[in-house]
Amino acid sequence: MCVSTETPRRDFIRDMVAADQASNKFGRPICTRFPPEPNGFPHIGHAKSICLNFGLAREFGGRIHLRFDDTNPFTEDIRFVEAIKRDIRWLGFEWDAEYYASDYFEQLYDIAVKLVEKGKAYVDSETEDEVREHRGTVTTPGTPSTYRDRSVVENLDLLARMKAGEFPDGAHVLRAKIDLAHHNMIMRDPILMRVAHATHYRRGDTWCLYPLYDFAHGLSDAIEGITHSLCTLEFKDNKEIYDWLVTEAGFEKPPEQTEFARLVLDYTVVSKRKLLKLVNDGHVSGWDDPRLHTLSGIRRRGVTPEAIRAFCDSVGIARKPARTEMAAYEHAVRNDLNMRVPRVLCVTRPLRVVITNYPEGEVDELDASYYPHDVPLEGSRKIPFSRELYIERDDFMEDPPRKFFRLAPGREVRLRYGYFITCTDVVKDAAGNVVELHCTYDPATRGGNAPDGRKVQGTIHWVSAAHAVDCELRLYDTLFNVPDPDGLPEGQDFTSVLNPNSLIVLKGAKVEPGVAADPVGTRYQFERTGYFISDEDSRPGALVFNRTVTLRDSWAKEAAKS
RNA sequence: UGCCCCCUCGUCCAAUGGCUAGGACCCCGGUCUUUGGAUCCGGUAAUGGUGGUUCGAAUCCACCGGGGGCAACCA
Repeated sequence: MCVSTETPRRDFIRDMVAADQASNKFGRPICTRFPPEPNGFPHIGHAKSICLNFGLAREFGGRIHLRFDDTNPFTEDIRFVEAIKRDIRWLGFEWDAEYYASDYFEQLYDIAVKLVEKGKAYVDSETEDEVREHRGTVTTPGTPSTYRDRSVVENLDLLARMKAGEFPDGAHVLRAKIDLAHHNMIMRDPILMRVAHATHYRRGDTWCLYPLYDFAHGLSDAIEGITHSLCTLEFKDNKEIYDWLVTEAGFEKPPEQTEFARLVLDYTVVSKRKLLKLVNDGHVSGWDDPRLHTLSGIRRRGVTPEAIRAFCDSVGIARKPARTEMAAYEHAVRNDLNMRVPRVLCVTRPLRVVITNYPEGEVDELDASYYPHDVPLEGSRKIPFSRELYIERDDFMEDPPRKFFRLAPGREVRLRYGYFITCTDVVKDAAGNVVELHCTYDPATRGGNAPDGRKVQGTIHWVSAAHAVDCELRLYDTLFNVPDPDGLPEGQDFTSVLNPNSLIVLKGAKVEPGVAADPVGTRYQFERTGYFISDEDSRPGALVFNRTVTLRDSWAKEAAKS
């Protein structure tokens, strides 16, 4: 359906991979990996990494591994691995192999033994606080633990008993023996393994010696034969321990870690802690709330995977930490939807119109194309026209400003796919509110053209009152009212900048009857209003639509000027 | 405060010591239009600063300034 060729733009990583392939640096096809920890739902930031890693493998004829970095039994859950797999597939990618760091625990243990034997690692029995204290600070060197010079035999014995479960959590840890005065804090004898008597979602209670990130990550890459290990900027300092470990473990042609800037989208938060708070405190309806930029939220909002891929590509890959404007995201969404979804008519805030010269009880079936002339898709339907209609309240003004092209007393406009109508009377209630319009129609303009060649300035959307279906519209806006909810001044909570209008529910909207038969998840453009998707909350006779994104609205800009 | 990374239009990304610093988004005009949509045409707008190397610097070097990361038995 989407006709884009999807040729990603070049970037420094693609250049590097191309060069490595040309020089046959690894002696085999390239291999990348996507290594999520299954402790939360994937979000737009993950999408960038997924597009990069899976895209690279696809473009260079290599392999891509999905590896769950499940080394922390306290936070991980099978439901997250399922969500991650589902969302990767939704994005349009498939992995060549599926791995779990938790399957490498034995191999990692063997490497640990090897390091101990080489005098490159030792068991430390200091408390957590002591370890931290003895690490020093960024300006002062650390001091060696009193256990640092334990014999190899003792270390081996302790390590085996750690694995055997003889010690409680925290009694001992395995540390690399490097340099307590190292200028890179990460290299100050980093902790490699810890004891944790917790139930791991895959290994149950059968294992209690858990590798930490630095120990598990690079070695897992090396075990799998990854060639290019891509991660975000904050792991820059970890590269040194990564290289140290794969070298000490003796891997030939070890993977090369390269860092790139993570995606930061204005007006959004994606940290697990913040997402959790939004969900738990009821600021959003769940992990798939359409205001969230989790992939499940994005999906429910109506955005397509093609749009997300195009967006990620448009953002590019670079080393510069950067923020991306919401406008760039919305552009990608509209650009994709424009070319693929049918147009239908929906009146969001109805105003009743009586066509006084149209016979009562009569119904006219008008032809209406699903697509505009410049979208290369075919299809049309009949829409009913009758004496009583609804139009958009905003499409009528009793005393219109300059450049207002819509309906006003005495003015003539075109009803989309229908007739020209002229407003002859304005009916008000006791309070002076406009409650109904009386108009006349010109039978000669059926279909939207006047045989006498006269033009009208405006075309407005409408539905037949007797035929329209009631529906609920959920109009979404940004969840926050500041671009950088993560960058608030000290002490200000991010929930203080929540946008109170991020969700507006319109109950009495009127949509053309044909859509009632469409399945949940059908996308439309409601003409002149925006792109919508029917939500899973829809029930027969109680349709619900989520607004994916508004249309660009140059009238709103014009109106805002005055 | 030590180490590391980064700094090009408002935003995102290019320019790999050599042509007028290019593209996209946004914005502003205009064209076209049965969506104030889309399309098409045009426009505004940038190399953080100072020195240096060089025939030639956004690119290399130095210093200054600014932004970010690192002191979890998280990843």
